[in-house]
Amino acid sequence: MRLVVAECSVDYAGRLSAHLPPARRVLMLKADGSVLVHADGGSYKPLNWMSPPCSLTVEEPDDDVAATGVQQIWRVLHGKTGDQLIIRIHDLVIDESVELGVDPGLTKDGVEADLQRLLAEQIELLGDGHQLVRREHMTAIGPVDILARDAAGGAVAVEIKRRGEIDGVEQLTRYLELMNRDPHLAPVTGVYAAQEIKPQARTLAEDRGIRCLVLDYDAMRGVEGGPARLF
Amino acid sequence: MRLVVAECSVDYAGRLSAHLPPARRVLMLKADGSVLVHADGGSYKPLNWMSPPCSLTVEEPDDDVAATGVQQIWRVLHGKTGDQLIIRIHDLVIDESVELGVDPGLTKDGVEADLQRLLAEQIELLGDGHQLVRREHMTAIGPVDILARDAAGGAVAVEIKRRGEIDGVEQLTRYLELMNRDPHLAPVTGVYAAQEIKPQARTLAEDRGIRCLVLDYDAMRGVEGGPARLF
DNA sequence: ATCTTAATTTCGGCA
DNA sequence: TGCCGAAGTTAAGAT
Repeated sequence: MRLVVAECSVDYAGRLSAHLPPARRVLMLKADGSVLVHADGGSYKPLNWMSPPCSLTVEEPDDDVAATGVQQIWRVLHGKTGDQLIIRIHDLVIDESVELGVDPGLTKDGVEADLQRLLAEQIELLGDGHQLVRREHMTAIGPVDILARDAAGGAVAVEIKRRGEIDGVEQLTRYLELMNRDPHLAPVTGVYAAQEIKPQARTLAEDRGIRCLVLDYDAMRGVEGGPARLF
Repeated sequence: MRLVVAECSVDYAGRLSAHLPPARRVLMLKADGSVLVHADGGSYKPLNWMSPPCSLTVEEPDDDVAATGVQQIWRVLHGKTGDQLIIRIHDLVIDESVELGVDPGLTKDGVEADLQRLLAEQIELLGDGHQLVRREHMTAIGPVDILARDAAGGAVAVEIKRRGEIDGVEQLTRYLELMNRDPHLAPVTGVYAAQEIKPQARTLAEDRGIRCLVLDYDAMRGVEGGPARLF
């Protein structure tokens, strides 16, 4: 990892073209050749970057360019796609290199997969008498998150999202359309389950006869084990 | 901007929980209070981060924690959502601060808006005899990218994407459904135009009678003006 | 302010 | 390896 602070201008040519006029910025050069150009704001996304695998070559500017104050030209090339990132260095303020080693990586908890597992374990949240058939029930157009049966034995298809927006309703609608053509399953009712359901998504779902179910992840996890771990 | 290289472990608690075991990493602390935790790989996305607005407070560890090698505890709190990022510093390797100032910002060329403009100018790409009615034709549920008429005078609604995936087909389907209820327009045919169309999206579109059109951006830009600008 | 849509999305899983 | 779906997505534009 090499950390650089420099006055620089940046040009990108690849899937699109982009330009950054001269200013003082942070350049992060990672071990895999990738480069990030960061400003002092704008959340985690860099102003510009090059994804790995790529390679950096440093050129001396010709006299004309040097006369405009450019000390070095860094050319970052993505060999596969031909994308290029060109950084013109006007002034190097900081230039530090350090060995980081391989990162042990991130562990997560609380994503859609956890919600799905918990709802499968607590299938009665769908309503009294419901029973789990299986998770990830395969159809021709993809897996339905949960397939269950209600107290009367009718098939229930459940689409789970962390945040319920309109595309999840469309997804479930496609599954229901297909499954309702299968005489072994039909009629299949739909349930849209999420920690939070946006008003527009709820309206569309209920208009299509899909039931909405708001899930309380903390409560569901509480049923499973002890209370949430504190620091 | 403060750039830190440190042996550290990281915990995040917010919309999900996440943990990073101790390792040497880069910490980028931006002027708006946001913090990025980067490793030496993994493209532009940090291992973990806190989005602005947020604030950093530094705590001294109590004796028990200090005995495990923790020198400082950095607590980054997002005031609005309550999200917390906790960084336990085991060893500070580099710690540099620098003033960057406000960035003049990025200018782009080659995004969806450019595709739309070019297709409107080269409307015959839809087929012989096609004529442009207007771009961004408003409907009750939003604007259709391009409205045109074919050689026979029939209405054609075009949805444009840079990359054609399934959600764009859904979007166009909703527009078509609505527009076909309008006796002044009906019958309206649909065209899904993109630089690249994914197989599933193509299958769904053609199943719904929507024509797929792959656009060659470079060729379209070549028709418009000269060749692509070189460095 | 809220919602919708695009993005050089990145990332992980599975066929 | 390619395709598909999720993400603490982020960011820009419209209502």
